[in-house]
Amino acid sequence: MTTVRVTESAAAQRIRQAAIASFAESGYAGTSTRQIAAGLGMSAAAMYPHFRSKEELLYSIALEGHRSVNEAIAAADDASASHTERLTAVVAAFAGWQARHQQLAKVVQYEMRALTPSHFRTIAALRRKTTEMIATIVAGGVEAGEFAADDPDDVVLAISSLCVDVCRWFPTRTHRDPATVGQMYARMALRMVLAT
Amino acid sequence: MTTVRVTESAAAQRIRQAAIASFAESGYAGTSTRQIAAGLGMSAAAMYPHFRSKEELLYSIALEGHRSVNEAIAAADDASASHTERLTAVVAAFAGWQARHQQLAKVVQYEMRALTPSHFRTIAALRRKTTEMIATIVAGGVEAGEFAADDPDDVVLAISSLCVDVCRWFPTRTHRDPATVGQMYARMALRMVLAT
DNA sequence: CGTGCACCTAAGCACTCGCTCAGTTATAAG
DNA sequence: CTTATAACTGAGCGAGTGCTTAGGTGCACG
Repeated sequence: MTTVRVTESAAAQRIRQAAIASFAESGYAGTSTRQIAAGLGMSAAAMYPHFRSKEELLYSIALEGHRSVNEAIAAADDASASHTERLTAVVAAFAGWQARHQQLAKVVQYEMRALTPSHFRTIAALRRKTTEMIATIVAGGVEAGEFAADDPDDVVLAISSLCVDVCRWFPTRTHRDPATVGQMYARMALRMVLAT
Repeated sequence: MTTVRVTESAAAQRIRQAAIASFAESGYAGTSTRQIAAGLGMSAAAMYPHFRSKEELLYSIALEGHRSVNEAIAAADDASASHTERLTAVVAAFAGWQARHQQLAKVVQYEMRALTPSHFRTIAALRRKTTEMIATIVAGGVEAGEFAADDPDDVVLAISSLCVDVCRWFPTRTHRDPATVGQMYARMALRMVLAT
């Protein structure tokens, strides 16, 4: 099993940042270790003191990304607020994160198939938590009569799907601000949950 | 010599079908020509009489996919119907297609970066037409007062994004029928366009 | 100063990549 | 039969892959 170092060296973070940019642009399989290193003016062998393999580099990116998005959502959620306010805040945080960290999000959404089965399972568990946070709020709102949707599971799927897909198209000429995208998506989520 | 070939050879279609499956599972860069051939019991060299390169094979898949989805949408659209009915039919067709052709859709949505710039431009033009069909219906519905949304561009983006993302998660345990997914997405589209 | 150490590079290994090519096989027409 | 044509194979080329290794370099600390 892998032991996670408490403090990561600055070099490791630079390598990971360069890998995120390359993986987002060309995909994991389409990026060579030499390409990542070239972007940093280093030799390809320079990453191996910091990451045991290319796959572990991807896994490290996946862990950071999923932890980051879950933290962003948890931080935006105020359990004492109304369900409408909670859904608004959480969806805005989720969609906003996908826009703000577009490259990281792309890697996290589209490159996970390159992980080992063991690593993939760990990541899949983290991802399930994200959807569950939205599902909890929607279910609570429906139960309280604050939301009208008679298909809460479908709405949760649609909202999650919408937010995740932001990283695919962001930015466009008319949508360049992550916070604005977040608000727009919160609006869409409310419409889906308030209508029948 | 007197017979003009109107259809592609059966071998070419078999190769393309195997490539779609492989590209969908492992990505374009993550799939070798030898893997594609192995799935057909052929040698890797067997594809070159039919496709000039691996990239042309991808381009052929992209052309077929985009033509197919545009045809499916156009066939579902009845210009004499109400805007509500048109949006319902078109969104159901779009989302349904993504589910029904999940592997092809995945390739078409996520592997286009591997195309040459020239091929990519051709494909991008086809894709724009898809969004425009939805945009036309939404704009018409708003103008006619049939839809209430005061942010039609945002709604069109959200609806397109929703439909495209179907190929990423489909199928799930609870959503296995493409037609049902289409209906569910049509419902979501209507909610987004009817509320303010 | 010298020692240890973290970090790095150049070289290279074993392997796979997309693709080519000479030659074989199957089919159909003359 | 011969001939033409297309599809296909096995071998293999040059380039690139992830990764290893031996050795060098600069820096903190005694």
